[in-house]
Amino acid sequence: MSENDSCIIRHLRHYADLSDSDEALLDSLEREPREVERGEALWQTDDPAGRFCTLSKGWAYSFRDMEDGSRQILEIYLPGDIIGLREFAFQERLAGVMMIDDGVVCDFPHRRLLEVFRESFTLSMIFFALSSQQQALLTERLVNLARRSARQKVAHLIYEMYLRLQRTMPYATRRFRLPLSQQQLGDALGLTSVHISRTLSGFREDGLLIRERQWVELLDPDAVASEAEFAGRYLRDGLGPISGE
Amino acid sequence: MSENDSCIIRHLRHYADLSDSDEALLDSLEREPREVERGEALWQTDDPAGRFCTLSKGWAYSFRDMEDGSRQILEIYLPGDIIGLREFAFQERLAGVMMIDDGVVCDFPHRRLLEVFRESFTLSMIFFALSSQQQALLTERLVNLARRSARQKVAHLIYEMYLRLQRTMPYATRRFRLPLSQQQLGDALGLTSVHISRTLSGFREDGLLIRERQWVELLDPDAVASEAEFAGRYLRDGLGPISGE
DNA sequence: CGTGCGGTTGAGGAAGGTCAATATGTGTGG
DNA sequence: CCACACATATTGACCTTCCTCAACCGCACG
Repeated sequence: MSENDSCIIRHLRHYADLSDSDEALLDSLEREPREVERGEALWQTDDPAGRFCTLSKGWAYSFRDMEDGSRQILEIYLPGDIIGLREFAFQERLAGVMMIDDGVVCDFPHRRLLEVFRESFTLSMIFFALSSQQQALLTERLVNLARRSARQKVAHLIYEMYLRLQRTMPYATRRFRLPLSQQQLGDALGLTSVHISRTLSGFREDGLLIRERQWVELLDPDAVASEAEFAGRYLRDGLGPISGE
Repeated sequence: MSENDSCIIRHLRHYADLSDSDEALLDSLEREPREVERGEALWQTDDPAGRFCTLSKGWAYSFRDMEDGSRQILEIYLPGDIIGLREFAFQERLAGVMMIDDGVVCDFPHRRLLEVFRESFTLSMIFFALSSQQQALLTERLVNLARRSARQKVAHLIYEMYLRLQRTMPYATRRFRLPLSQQQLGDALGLTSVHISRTLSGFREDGLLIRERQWVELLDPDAVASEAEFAGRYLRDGLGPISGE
């Protein structure tokens, strides 16, 4: 309602109408904001898992380190995202989470989510919907990693970030900040940083996009989308059942 | 309680104690069992999505067909699994689902899940936990596809199926039926059927496992697990929050 | 003004794909 | 019980994509 609504309330409001008590419940999830620094780990694999985290400022990613020393980035989180839903059913973290930028997070224990389930039918559904949406994101990532060429992988990741940023930022432009190193892009896509470099050079030569420092400029967004065979269904969260009630 | 409990009740009961009314609710999800044939599609990508499906008999898989004609298998479902949780937040199917064997499924509309949310706190949590578990499965699959060699991918899939079967079947043995063709194994792992064939031959030569027809025999399960760098955390669903309440 | 991290470029190599020919079944109808 | 058709698996030769290793550049920061 007011200007200073929390990030998560703004985020969830577009799924369904929230009652005042719903908003109060959500507000209680963000009681203790905590500043975190770029490069700081929120937790590591195998840490005990008993809390979630809302990301109210900054970027983060979850990852798994492999035996051979390589790292797989699983998910990239933007402000408004809830981190750690994955581990609700587990005792230990299945992946680490690291801040990409300086930011602000709010922890809340699993117990608090149970209260939400107990007290708000609407929020129960929204959280369930969020979880199923994260499944959809993971699914798309899986397809991207398993079936596409390096060019397609890179184009897909960049275009997905472009769309996701448009949802949260009012008027995102074709030029946006993507604070991931080429090493990190490689870690997310199962490619080496060397190959990321070559691929980005290729895109520049082909007039598709320009990558400079931490910035991306899409010269031809449609061409990027088609290069990636991008099908954005998985980002269009209809949430029919709730609005349809 | 009784012998003829539905598959899903048996499946969910090991997450938490279910009250009689919980069981009645669950029972209502399996009101209309339907026989389906091997090779039959439960639905296709882009079909309207408004229902879930419990698989009470047979195997199934979800998949995405790519523009180049290849197919990515996303998830393999065993009896007791719920199919379609992924699309709760969406209007359309994000993936098709196909029966591997003849089997029996029970459809129920999203609406019915909302009733569950409204009426049972315990079941709300269990369903949320199921969703987060499916996320964990997907995550593991993603890591498998992005970071591992062909040998590791195949070993990992086979070992995962071995463990998952042990959970449902009372005493699964080292020899079990895996009703997937080499083509389908390839579709699941992002490999060609040709390479699956070579990889399986390699395993046989190395004395790790024997694949014959639809059967797998693990000659040395530990060696298979270690070849796959298998870390089974993601299958050990502690579900602390619920039992801890 | 070094020092170090992130990015670029080149040469050579390995994992897995493609294409195609050849088994090996498996099921069906005669 | 056999014959044929069709799906599934095996094997070989060759090719493409991406990796590895290594040198080098350049900007940022102390």
